[in-house]
Amino acid sequence: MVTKQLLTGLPEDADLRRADSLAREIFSDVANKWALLIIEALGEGTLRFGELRNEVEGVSHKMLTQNLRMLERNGLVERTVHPVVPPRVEYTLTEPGRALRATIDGLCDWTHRYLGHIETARDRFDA
Amino acid sequence: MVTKQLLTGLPEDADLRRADSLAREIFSDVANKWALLIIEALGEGTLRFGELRNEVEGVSHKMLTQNLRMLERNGLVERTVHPVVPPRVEYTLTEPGRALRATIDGLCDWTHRYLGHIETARDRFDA
DNA sequence: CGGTATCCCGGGCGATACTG
DNA sequence: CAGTATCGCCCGGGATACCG
Repeated sequence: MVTKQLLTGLPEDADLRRADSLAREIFSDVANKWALLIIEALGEGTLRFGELRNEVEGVSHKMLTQNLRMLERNGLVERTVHPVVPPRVEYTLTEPGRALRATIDGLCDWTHRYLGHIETARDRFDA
Repeated sequence: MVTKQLLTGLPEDADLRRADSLAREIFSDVANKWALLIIEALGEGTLRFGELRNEVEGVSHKMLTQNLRMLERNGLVERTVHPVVPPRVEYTLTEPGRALRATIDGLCDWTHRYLGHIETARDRFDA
């Protein structure tokens, strides 16, 4: 107990705790419906804001910008502005973003594979 | 256009749209912070409600029950009640749940691998 | 100990309007 | 076309209290 308290004060532990809280923060950012759908929509290509708005069904203007800023801040998407009128802004995944997309693909595969299981489980539960 | 409208009316298409909306629904259920953390906490083992509460840091009583019900409904966790006093309720992942956990592990790996990238990206962005 | 119900506040999110 | 700002509603979710 006392030992633990002492250890807690050491720099290494402080770093570990900081890394953990950062990991949780990133996890919270990324583990949300819109972020995942946006990343999945971007895929390997490049999309404009409006195109993205069409691809990600049901997303509002606000949520789209908000999540795009967040993804940009975390370095998962790159935002390039073409200085023309009307404005042309394109979004594309960075390397970390593409790596994340690979794991999300796994999630999508899982969803489709177990669609049947889940539907019957629901029917059973709702009865 | 007209053709598309006609096709839209065909049973196959109706099924496809139903499957899609179901997939999106499942995606919304699963792509949320607490659900993912709970599944990750369960891992290969079996945990009681209280243990789960301790494992998943920061989760409230309400969110835990709510998400456990949702996961149970979708057939991802199994809930076994031991008829004793005080009550003993245990949760464990089903096979679909374990499959999902495998993909979440990928997400966790990703988080830790790119922790550094992300931190520097943030610093750059915030400047 | 685990679950359900109730209350209530803060913030998420949609809608709208305005700039460049 | 893309972004920002403002307003307002609704509901997510925390706190609390009470059952089995």
